[in-house]
Amino acid sequence: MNEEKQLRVLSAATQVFAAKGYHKATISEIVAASGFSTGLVYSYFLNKDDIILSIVLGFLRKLNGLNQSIIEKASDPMEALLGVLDNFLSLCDEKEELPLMKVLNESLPQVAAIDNKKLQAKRAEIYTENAALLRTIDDIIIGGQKAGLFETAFNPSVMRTVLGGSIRVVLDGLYYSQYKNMNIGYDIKDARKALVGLIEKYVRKQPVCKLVVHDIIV
Amino acid sequence: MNEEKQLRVLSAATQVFAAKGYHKATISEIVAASGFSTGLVYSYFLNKDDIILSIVLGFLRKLNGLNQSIIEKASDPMEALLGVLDNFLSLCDEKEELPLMKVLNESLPQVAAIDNKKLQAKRAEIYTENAALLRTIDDIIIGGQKAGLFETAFNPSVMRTVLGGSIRVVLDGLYYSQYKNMNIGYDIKDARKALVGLIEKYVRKQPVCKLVVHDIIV
Amino acid sequence: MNEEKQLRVLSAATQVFAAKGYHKATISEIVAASGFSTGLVYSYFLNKDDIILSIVLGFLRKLNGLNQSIIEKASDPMEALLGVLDNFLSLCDEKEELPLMKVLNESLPQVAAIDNKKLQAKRAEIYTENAALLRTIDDIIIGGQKAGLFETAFNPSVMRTVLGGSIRVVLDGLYYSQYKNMNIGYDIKDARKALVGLIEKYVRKQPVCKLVVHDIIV
Amino acid sequence: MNEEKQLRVLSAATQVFAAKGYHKATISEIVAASGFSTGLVYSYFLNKDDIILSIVLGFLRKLNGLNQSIIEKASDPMEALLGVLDNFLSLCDEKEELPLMKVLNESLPQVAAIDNKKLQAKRAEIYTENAALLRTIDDIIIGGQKAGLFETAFNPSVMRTVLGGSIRVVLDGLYYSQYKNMNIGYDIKDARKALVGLIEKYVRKQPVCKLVVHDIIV
DNA sequence: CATGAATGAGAGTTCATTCAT
DNA sequence: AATGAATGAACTCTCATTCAT
Repeated sequence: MNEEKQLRVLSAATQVFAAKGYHKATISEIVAASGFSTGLVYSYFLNKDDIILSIVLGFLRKLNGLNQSIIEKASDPMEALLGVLDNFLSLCDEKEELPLMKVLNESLPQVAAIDNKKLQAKRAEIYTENAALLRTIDDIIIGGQKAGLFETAFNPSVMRTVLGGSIRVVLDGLYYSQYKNMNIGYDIKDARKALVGLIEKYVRKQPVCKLVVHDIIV
Repeated sequence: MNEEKQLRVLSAATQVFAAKGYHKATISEIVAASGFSTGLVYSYFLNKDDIILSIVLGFLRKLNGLNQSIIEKASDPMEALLGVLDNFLSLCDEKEELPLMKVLNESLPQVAAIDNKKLQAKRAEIYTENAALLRTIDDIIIGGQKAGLFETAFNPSVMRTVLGGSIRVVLDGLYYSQYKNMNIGYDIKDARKALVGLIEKYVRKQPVCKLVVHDIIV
Repeated sequence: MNEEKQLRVLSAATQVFAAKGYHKATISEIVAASGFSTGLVYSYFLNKDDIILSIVLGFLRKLNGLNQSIIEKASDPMEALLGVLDNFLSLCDEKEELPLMKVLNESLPQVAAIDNKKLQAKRAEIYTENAALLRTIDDIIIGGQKAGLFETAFNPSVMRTVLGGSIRVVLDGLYYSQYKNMNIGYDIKDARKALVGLIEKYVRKQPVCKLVVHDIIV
Repeated sequence: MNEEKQLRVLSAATQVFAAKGYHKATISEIVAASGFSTGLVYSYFLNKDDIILSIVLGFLRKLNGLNQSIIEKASDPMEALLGVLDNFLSLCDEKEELPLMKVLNESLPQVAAIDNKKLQAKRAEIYTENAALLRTIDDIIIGGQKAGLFETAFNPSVMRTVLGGSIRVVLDGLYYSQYKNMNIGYDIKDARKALVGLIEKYVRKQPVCKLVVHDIIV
């Protein structure tokens, strides 16, 4: 078991899965992209499902790891949430990881359908990591609401969905921009500004402004 | 060509695609769900790709049609944007259409990979409709910005992506809630409230409050 | 489900399995021998294991059916045993069935290794039929022993093994003679004579002769 | 070329082949069972076929060697035949050799299919040894017939087949009893008694008993 | 118009065999 | 001499698609 080669296979597979989608991607293509042989790929992974699970699991672990260290440093919910956002955005720095996000988006809904007994443990780990990722954001949001810093008018689950979903789709766009040469009308800087703005304006509780209008009249 | 039967096939296919994903869904399952025979399904559609393209195209046309009439009635950008949101949310009323949204989310990225010559025309129509859908929102946002009603600090493409993406992922959650009995932590009412809030707080330009508050103190 | 075609596949598979052995035989060869296509073969059978199980089960059922009717007619154990022998030997009349015997010999020991859940029921049926086949012979032998007609000096299980094994290996030789043009040194008539002799001399209790001979001398 | 190691590989392979059958047994399993490495196994044997040929050839040579010395000592055909039987039965004493018998039974019919040019010489040797084994028994039987000691009513080839086949299937049962914990209804003692009985009653010419009846009358 | 039996290309996977170390 | 990582040919099986009826 050569871990470096294993990672090379995962990296190649990520590119292929991102470009073609899980089901249209063939083992042959992954093998070709990795530069190894079919047999070697199968010596590292049980089957095609194992490959995608390994990619997803590795990515979720990395995200959770980054979030963990950010949250520990953060002094308040606002800072924590911006830190989580920057963890996601940092994925665009390394060329490798925008495809990872794309694969995650496509694959997570399909993880449930994997019923190979030997992969159940890995599948369960993914659920655990994914639940941890969501809970991280939920906890920050609920903490912010309790501290009177975050908007309390909205259901925190929807807020997390809106925030997480926005990040995902914006990064998805950047994938197409970087890897498919599509003109999406924005770049990484625009993206960051707008997502920080989302937190500032949508998640953060705004001061009451009606009084202001009154003052002006007076 | 019996259009009613064709629609019945598309409806059955939508359910199957939403439940299993495009590639795991088999023609047999669609045929069984439609109640027709394989041959009949193939007399209405060229192949499996044609079916998914037809679903996506029909759905985009429907959305664009709804948006068109809303926009014509709307007196200002704010009203127009809320109208578009409600068009999307109205999809949850008919049991049929939450799966449609799910299929759209999965399929749009894969439309590009369809290279059958006979389907290029349909594919092009999808691009046109999708572009129209995006432009509808873009136009409202840009109009709102020009009118001084909408936030101008953010790139309008990202704003549209954030808004559209939020709607999609929130509806995706509702699909899992309704069709897979998952506990997602919110219902359609929570969803609407939070998405209307997104428009009100994130898209709409807020009056400057900080200075004002300062003035009051003074 | 066209039963005639199913039987044609089984017949083709029997020839291929007999000629090459189960594992060296490929689905392609069976498909080619049957004159059908891969897909059709798989519409009749779950997989390669299902094919061999079906062959074995069908053959065991046929043997048991033949034995059943013989035993009911037989007036004594000797007649019953000769009837069972003739049932086996009748397999040589139809060209089809000598390969069946060959396949049975090779496959029975491997049935235990089939662990596909969907085939467990069929596997269990095979065990039942095989147990019935053995019990048929055991019952005749034990009946004959109790009636004082059969040799009691030997363990009836070994006697059945010797008898059944002799039939099998003799028929195996005839397979090679008929299908592989080998010179085995005997034909079906020699085989029958020797196997009937096996029953007469080995299974049947012989009158005590030694003493008698002694008497004569005296 | 370390002959001891070569034998260790053959011994391991025999166990694996007996337990799984030639085709289901993998080189990996044999390598693991031998305690050596893949490369070393391949330095001793050309390929998988070479291993099975070597096992079969070694076993046939051993049997022929044992038979040779027995026959030289035997004073009459009866004694010779019983000696050959005991050679086979002695295989049960060493734990090693019951599996050898099982492998021989499975493999001999498949030797013909081996077409690797480099193995033709070994294959030919197997044929020679097997022919010698059969001729040994044939010669004893024909000798016994000529000497008026053995039954002449039956074709000697069938007699040899019945005798050899009985020994093989009875030993096969003992393999399952010893290695697979199956209840076969007899043990080695029952087996020997019944097989000696087979020679005594089936192969040996019985004294004419009709006279006896006459004597009694007298 | 309607059927579904039949097709076969192409996918995932295994494992005997090789060869650089 | 000894290793085991690496190879890729060949297998089983699936399922979109066709077409005789």
